Amino acid sequence: MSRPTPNARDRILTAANKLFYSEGIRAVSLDNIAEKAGITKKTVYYHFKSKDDLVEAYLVSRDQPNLTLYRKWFSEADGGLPDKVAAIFFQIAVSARHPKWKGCGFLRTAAELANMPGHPAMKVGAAHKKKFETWLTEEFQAVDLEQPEALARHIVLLLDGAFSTILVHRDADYAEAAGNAASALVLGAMQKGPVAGKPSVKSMG
Amino acid sequence: MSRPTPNARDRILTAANKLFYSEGIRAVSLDNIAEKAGITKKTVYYHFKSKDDLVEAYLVSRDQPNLTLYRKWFSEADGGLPDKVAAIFFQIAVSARHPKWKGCGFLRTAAELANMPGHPAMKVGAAHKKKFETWLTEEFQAVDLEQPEALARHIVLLLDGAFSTILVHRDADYAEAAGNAASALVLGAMQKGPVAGKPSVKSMG
DNA sequence: GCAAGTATACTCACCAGTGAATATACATCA
DNA sequence: TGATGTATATTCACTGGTGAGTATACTTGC
Repeated sequence: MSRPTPNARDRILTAANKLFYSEGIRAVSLDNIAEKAGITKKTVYYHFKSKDDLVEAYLVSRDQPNLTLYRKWFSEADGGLPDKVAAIFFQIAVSARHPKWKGCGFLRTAAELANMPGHPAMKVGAAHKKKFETWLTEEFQAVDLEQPEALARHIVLLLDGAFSTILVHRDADYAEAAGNAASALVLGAMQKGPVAGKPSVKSMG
Repeated sequence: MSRPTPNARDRILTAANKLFYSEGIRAVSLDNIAEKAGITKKTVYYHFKSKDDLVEAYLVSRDQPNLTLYRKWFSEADGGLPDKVAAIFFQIAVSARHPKWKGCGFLRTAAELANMPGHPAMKVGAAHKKKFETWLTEEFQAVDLEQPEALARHIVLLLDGAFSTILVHRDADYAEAAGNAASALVLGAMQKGPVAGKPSVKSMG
């Protein structure tokens, strides 16, 4: 009911996405965003009640697209479970080699707003990361791995570690190292805990 | 020769440390720092040529202390190599439960300054992380593990992943999960690649 | 005419950095 | 020994600019 407005709100969000991601939260003003969106700051305040509100909307807008991408990389990868997990890391390496890549927007926002734990954007970020972890857990449960939660958590740690170290060193090779570690951990879990009957293949693209 | 000045410079650096770490880089002004140090902003500019310069000095001042701490945690831990590596993670979990803990200052600064890859502080951060990785590599080489560089990199990824995820979720348990993953990887490397004669123990407290 | 949406023009606070002056310490020379 | 010079260290008061957020008025479709 009553689309809030077709055009301006989307343009604001698009501009916010680009600027917040590429420059950071506090480095970007609403004047910058309004200018990039081709409208006035007052219009931004018509659609979003504050900058914090817009920051939250920025992360909300990235939540599903990012998760969808991870799932796609996983499900379209060839090979067994370790390869599918590794595929996520290898695709991140590919992304990270683009010059405009600046790490994970959720992680960077969390780092920048670390002094405001109650900030709405922090909650969105935590929920996003939790969804990813839960999805991985379910994938591991689906093939009857032992301790799927622990394994999923290890993968998550490697993934966020990859985001961070790539950003620090500007070296996408860290993602491949993380992918290797991840597939080793998955393989280890499969050797002791999995269906144990079937060799490895279960899901295929 | 000619100590630059005993008191003021140190007070500035101490104030910068606390404020930059707890609030973030762009969230803190030189007015804030000057006030906390009990001096005038102009005095800050006498000792540091710009805010960027002070940010760099902030990270430089954390470099050795942090590395020393990691080495201490490692060397003072009981048990074999996997336990010593895990000890670093467990100590981070302890630190992270302090209310003032706000993640890794190097990582958070890198995240905030991701749009300025040439910033001097970014170089300091990258060098710091590289030193840690190199040290770990040397520890693994010292006990003749195979592929010590790859293993060290995996540990680094887990460590920085722990810093990031703990900050996002405000849950220090992630450090323990990372420690478990790390010791599993070390153990795996020891089983296939180490001295291979001796069972496992080589370094002991 | 009215309500949603947009714009102009503004407030007030803050920020990085500076100009000019001052205080302190230690030289050097008469 | 005292006068003068010079580098170090510090302050007060300021500038030009930007930031978040707002008061008010215009526009346009229903």
